[in-house]
Amino acid sequence: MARTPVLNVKTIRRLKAFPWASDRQIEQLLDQMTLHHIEKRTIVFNEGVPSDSVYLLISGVVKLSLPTPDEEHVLVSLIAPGELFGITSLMPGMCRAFRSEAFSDCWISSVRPDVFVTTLLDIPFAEFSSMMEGTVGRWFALLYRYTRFQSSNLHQKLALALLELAQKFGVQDARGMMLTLQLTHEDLADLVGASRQKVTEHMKELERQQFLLRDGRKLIVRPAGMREAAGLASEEK
Amino acid sequence: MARTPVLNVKTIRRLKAFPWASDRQIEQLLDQMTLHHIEKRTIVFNEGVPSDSVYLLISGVVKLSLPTPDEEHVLVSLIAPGELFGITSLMPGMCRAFRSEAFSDCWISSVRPDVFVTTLLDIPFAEFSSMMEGTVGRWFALLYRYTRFQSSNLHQKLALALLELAQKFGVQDARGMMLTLQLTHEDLADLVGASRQKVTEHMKELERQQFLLRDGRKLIVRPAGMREAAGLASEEK
DNA sequence: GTATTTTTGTCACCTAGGTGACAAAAATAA
DNA sequence: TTATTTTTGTCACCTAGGTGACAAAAATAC
Repeated sequence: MARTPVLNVKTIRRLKAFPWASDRQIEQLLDQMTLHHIEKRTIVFNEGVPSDSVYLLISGVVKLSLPTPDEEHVLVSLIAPGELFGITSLMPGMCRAFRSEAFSDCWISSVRPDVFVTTLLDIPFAEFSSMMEGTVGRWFALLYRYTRFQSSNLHQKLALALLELAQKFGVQDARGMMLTLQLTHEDLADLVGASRQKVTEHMKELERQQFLLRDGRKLIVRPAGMREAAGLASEEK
Repeated sequence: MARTPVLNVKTIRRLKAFPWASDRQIEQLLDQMTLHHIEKRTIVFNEGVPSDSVYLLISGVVKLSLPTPDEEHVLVSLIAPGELFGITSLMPGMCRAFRSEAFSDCWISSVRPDVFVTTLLDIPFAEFSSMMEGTVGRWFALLYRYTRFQSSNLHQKLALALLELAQKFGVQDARGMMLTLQLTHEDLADLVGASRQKVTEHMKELERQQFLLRDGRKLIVRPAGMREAAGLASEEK
């Protein structure tokens, strides 16, 4: 069972890994990849650490998850053989967003992201990764938000959403970040997937807690307090 | 207010749009982009249609949403000036996953994806888009799943998760797709963000409905029925 | 200005799903 | 084999949040 798998163009094709790549490119790439046997339950990488490799799952199942403060964790996705993972390494300076661990015994092949890109694409890594960041970086952030949502209650979701809005649409103000956006409670409800009435209640509550102020029609978010309400404590971004 | 904005390198820099691009590249790109004024509530593109443009929001707010069968809709994200959107067009043959509409009056600049890529990156569009699909395509699918989850109940989430698992880890069987994966109800519960007990209940229910069969320890998913249970009816993928 | 529509605030009530507890059944270890 | 651990099944009960209804307040139209 733990017999080292043979990696050649044929096996890569069978895995449907890089269907667009030429045989030559795959051969070149294989030369630069290193194969690892990972035992069930072993962590491949932890969330928050710098991303320095891209991985290709050869056999087994890898689990991607997001640990939450209170010892819980959200299972984000299960990865099947032939899938590439650890792609935060394709964006400049980005740390791993999720934890990945072997869900069963696995064979995994890894490669440095710059080697991966230059082998398959004939442009400098920096160019590709900036482009990636500029185009899909935000989508990735969105995915991250959704996974976080999974383990939050309405109050936290609302706080999280307001923080994001403040970041995107806020202007600095003596009292905090003022939203340059006219949002009804209905809009907010859609955004967090809740009912309008409950949003109204929780908005009141956030105001009572002084995490949210109002200047006429404008909302002012106090990032520090709002973080607390979102259950982020002293995290970044 | 509806005065046509001036688009030059300076304004692009102010919007922090393509921070990595050179002035020359930006100039070239601007030459090929067309500016549109979009009135509040107007749809920029609908979900499901072929993706033939990338958009840059110049001013205003754009809303991304996912309409659900029962006249509801999930608000996926609000887009701020300087953000690029409509990036499904950067992946080959992909249709728009979400609907986008002007949340306020907007100025939007659009460009053909191939022009966008070749101007900024000096490689053929096809190469870049295959690479994108191979690396971030699945992450995009994941985002799509999470947004769908938002408007589903546990029964539907479970069905959706089982369908995805069948697709990733299933092998064809006379009776349906047999999962080559040993999952406990606990794992499933993590995957859909629910409690183990309720997952047990709903699994029973799916078996009763004959959408899910069991051959000893192995699960067999019947895609047609499972689709129905997931509330997908006759949709693709 | 007044009339009309949209948005907010606040009820009381209801339901999906969380929680704890425990027994039966299966899997695994010894 | 028997002992032990993991997984499943099924309770009864509880809570977060959905729903409908309606009035006050704001915004907008006329």
